Amino acid sequence: MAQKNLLPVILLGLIEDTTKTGYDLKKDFETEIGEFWSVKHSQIYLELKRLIAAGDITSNTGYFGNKIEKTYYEITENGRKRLENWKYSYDEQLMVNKDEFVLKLYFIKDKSDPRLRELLNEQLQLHRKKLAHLEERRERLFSAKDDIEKNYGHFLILDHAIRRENEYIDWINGAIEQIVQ
Amino acid sequence: MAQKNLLPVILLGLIEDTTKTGYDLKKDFETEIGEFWSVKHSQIYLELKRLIAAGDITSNTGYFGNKIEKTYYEITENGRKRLENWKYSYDEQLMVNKDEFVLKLYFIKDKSDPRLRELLNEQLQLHRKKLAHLEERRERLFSAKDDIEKNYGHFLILDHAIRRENEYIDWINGAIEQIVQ
DNA sequence: AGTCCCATGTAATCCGTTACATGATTTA
DNA sequence: TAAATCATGTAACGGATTACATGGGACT
Repeated sequence: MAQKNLLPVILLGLIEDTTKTGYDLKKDFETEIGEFWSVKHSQIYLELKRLIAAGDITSNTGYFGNKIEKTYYEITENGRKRLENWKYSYDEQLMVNKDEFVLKLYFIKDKSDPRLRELLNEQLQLHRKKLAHLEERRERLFSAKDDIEKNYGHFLILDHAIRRENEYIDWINGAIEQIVQ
Repeated sequence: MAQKNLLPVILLGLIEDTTKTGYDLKKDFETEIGEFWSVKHSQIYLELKRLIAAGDITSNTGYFGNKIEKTYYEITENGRKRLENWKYSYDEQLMVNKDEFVLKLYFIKDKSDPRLRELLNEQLQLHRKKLAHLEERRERLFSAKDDIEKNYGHFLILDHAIRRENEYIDWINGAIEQIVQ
């Protein structure tokens, strides 16, 4: 495999409890899980076909209530095994998380360049915006303790995303301060 | 372009001040910059050829002191322009940083499963190890204030990496505590 | 003598993005 | 009635990994 192919298990994880359409899966990547993984819909449909071929899911096409034709995908026993296998597998290597802005910073040696401050400010805005968005979601989804218990995994990754953004913001603020001097 | 191709500008950035061999560049990815980008040597050599074709670098093959044949790459004016152009370009979208472990967590719903604690502990060890490694490097490279001034960008990304690892560790510790209860 | 590092490449494969494509339904 | 969203795909291209390949130097 060219890149470590996680999409199949992610898709299996997303339909573990309820059958979903390809479009539903696409939506999942736009909200919750999108914080930690991204894909285009074109790839989702391709992967679903591969999962069928592998016997990890089954499909069911038809009209369900509304008038639009949909295809629902359901996990098989085979698929459950594959998912479970991945869930509790160890991988002793951390992934590199690629960050274009950090790279830019690394190559900008002239601290006094006014464009550097602009770049830092722009990035600060972006991360503040993201943080606000994440906090809004936490508020909406996990205001009650009960909700946290019910969806602990989801809560954890949201919490992590928020902490990460806070770290990023603190870091940039520190950099801006040091530059000003 | 299929994926946002940053490798060319990264390579240009790495040879901006000093000529380097493909192997030198490979080494750069194993140390400093490897925290925020990764590539295989096979891709480096391919990209260097493309950069030559584009007129962004020139190459110089021969024996330099030792008896091993090396090829040194040097940035051209064209390459400098391209690099400078990228450095101060804005991109108003943050990259998703993919994290396999976070995904796993998201899909593990049973908080009482002993394997979950094992996974968390394993991850904790990994990040502690990485943190120790990063701190050791900061100690080695930036113990004097002068060093920070001279390589501010490098210092910043190291600092960021360390903060990020600390965040990760705190987060996992929090999760473990909540699970124990 | 063998292992590790230096040093450079090619080939096959596949993941992931972009672009192309279509048609129905809902909402302003 | 126009725009946005729902819903599902195919095709082209290129970026990234893995595997294959070679040869010399340094160190134990």
